Amino acid sequence: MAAPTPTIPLASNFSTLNNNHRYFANHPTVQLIDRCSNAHHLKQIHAQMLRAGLFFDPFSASKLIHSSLFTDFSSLHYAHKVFDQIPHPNLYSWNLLIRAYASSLQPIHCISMFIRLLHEGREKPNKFTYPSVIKASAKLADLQLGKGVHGIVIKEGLSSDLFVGNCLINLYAECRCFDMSARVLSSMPERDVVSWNSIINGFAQNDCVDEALEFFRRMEREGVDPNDVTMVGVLSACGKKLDLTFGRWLHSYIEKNGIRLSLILGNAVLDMYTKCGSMNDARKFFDSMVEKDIISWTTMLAGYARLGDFTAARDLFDSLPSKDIATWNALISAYEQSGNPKEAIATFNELQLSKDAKPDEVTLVSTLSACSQLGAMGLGGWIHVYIKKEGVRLNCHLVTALIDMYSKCGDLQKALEVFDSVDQRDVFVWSAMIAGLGMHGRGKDAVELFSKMMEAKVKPTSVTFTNLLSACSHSGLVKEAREFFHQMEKVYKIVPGVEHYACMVDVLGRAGLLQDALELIKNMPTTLGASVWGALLGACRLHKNVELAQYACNNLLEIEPQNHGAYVLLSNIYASRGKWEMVSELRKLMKDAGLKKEPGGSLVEVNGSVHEFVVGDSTHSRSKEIYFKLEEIAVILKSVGYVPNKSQLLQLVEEEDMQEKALHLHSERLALAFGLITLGPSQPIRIVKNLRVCEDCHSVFKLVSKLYDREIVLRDRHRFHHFKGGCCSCMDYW
DNA sequence: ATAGGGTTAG
Repeated sequence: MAAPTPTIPLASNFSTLNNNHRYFANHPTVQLIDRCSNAHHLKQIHAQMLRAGLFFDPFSASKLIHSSLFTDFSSLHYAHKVFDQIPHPNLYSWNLLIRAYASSLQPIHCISMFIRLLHEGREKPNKFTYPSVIKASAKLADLQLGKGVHGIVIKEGLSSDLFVGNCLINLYAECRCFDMSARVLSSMPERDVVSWNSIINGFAQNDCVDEALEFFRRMEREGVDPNDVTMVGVLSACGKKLDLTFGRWLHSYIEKNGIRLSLILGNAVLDMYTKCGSMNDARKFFDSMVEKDIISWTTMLAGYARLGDFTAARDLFDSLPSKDIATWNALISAYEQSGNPKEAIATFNELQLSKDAKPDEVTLVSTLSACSQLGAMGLGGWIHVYIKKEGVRLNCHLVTALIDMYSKCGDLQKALEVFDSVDQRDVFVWSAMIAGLGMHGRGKDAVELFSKMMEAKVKPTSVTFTNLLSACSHSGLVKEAREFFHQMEKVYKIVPGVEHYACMVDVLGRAGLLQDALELIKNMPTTLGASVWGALLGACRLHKNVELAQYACNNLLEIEPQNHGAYVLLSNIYASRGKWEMVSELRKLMKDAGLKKEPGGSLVEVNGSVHEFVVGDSTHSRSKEIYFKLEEIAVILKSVGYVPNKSQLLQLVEEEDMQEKALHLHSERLALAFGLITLGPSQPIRIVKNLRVCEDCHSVFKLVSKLYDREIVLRDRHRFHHFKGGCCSCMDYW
């Protein structure tokens, strides 16, 4: 027997037919909604409801919205289309859609639906609406918006709602207005475990570790029992504090109090142990975990990699049956951050080949940073193209990484183009650009950019000042540096750290104001850092001041007895004054102390692959041609009257009998020769050297740039040198 | 007449 077909009333009567509610809810089509198991089925019901005019009943329509949003075959897009077909959606339907958008990837749509509700809705938003709207504001980190919503909530008398309050705590934490979070918490008439979790996690995620732990203690004092979510936040804070003792205490606290060990909490315990550096504890716990997921494995992998145990990390990585992008990122970024950029790039290439996962922002940032370290502009530029081609959103992290990559690969112009092309610039973006200008000797421009940054109302950090002062030092801007150094504490409330003092010593020292530099060090309130003495020693080398150099070196070695750089610098200073007997004495001291000079090495990128050379290298496959080229250069240079400057010979030579040949065996010369024979005449030769360039190589590079009509960009440990037409951008001041 | 919040790896 067929079900009776209801008569369809006219739309105009509908809103008044309140007593007919039940009739439509009992409509067989509406009852089918809950038994729906796939999207196709739902679509059929949708069609039937349209045909039967059931959309005119807001309640029936809301059932359809609910099913299209909160089932395992849900689709926001579809639900929104359904919603737009409802003539008069009820508040429940509005709230469902607003909630779904709040937890979606586009929280902005939540806000626009909320605004539509304010204009078109027949009912006012209620206590179910606001938590979602606040959550969306939090996700957008839009404080203005959040405060506006908070205002409405107060006006509507909904601020005492527990859920609203919890969301507000989270909102203010997300916007880093921690005092507001705390104020909301204390003003709430009732608090539950979620309220405490919100504030603890808010602090923990925003690196306010001590505050997070403080609220954990307060929560206990108020007699609220923490749950697994609480412990995740507290463990995360503990991991950031690197406090293993406290971490172990937390672990036993969880066991003693019978807190449910969810997979997430298990992973958090694991993460805490790896962050606190105890792979033994981590391993023991890992082996005891009954349930593990890819996060557990990746956490272990990252733990080994961070401690530099790449064998263990790699073994674990290779044993994983499936890897997602985060797993790859753990390995790539660990390589990159521990000074193994070549391995980072190799892993990135492996990822490309494996097609396991698609690189995301984190992958690209890490790989770009590896390119910066190596000066591998080929790959760096390729990643930039990749970003454009794939439409990867340029966030500030990526922009910073791109600017840094182009700057450190020697293409300042491209770095500036990236900087100019974006409109969102955070303090990292500005600071990276200032650093870029600085290392290329454009100190005046760096200073100018800093004023623009001030106009843009971006608050500088201590890193901004390090970059700025270092820019001044490369360009000899003594007056400006002094000014900034004073301003940073007075105006910007940033106490100068050792690195700022080191920059200032560098600025003064280079300018020949050695006494002022010494004075500054003596008046330093901060605990003595080796870097200030290193900077002074460098200045002494430049100005050939043996006495002060000895003094600086003694102080430096007192702090860092293993600093071989100090020995090398001092020995250079002795050598420049012809004090050869002091040189050999020093070398004996070094040998006794078991110190070996860091070997000089240079990289040059040709057609996307990086070639590495060390002093006197003959391992390269085109070694013969390279030495042939070097001979040619030597002959040409001699013909124009060039005489080698041997004063810094000992900087790079260990064996006395190699001194004769040593000068043109310097790694940067090998790289230069290789560049000359492999790169086209219009391509600049980009070389990255791990130590500072010596005076003799510097003169040779200048001459080669003129005689061979080549542009050479050399990045040494300290800065960039652009050689062109016989001159260098550093104006021989480095 | 249907409802909501907080958490982990890089």
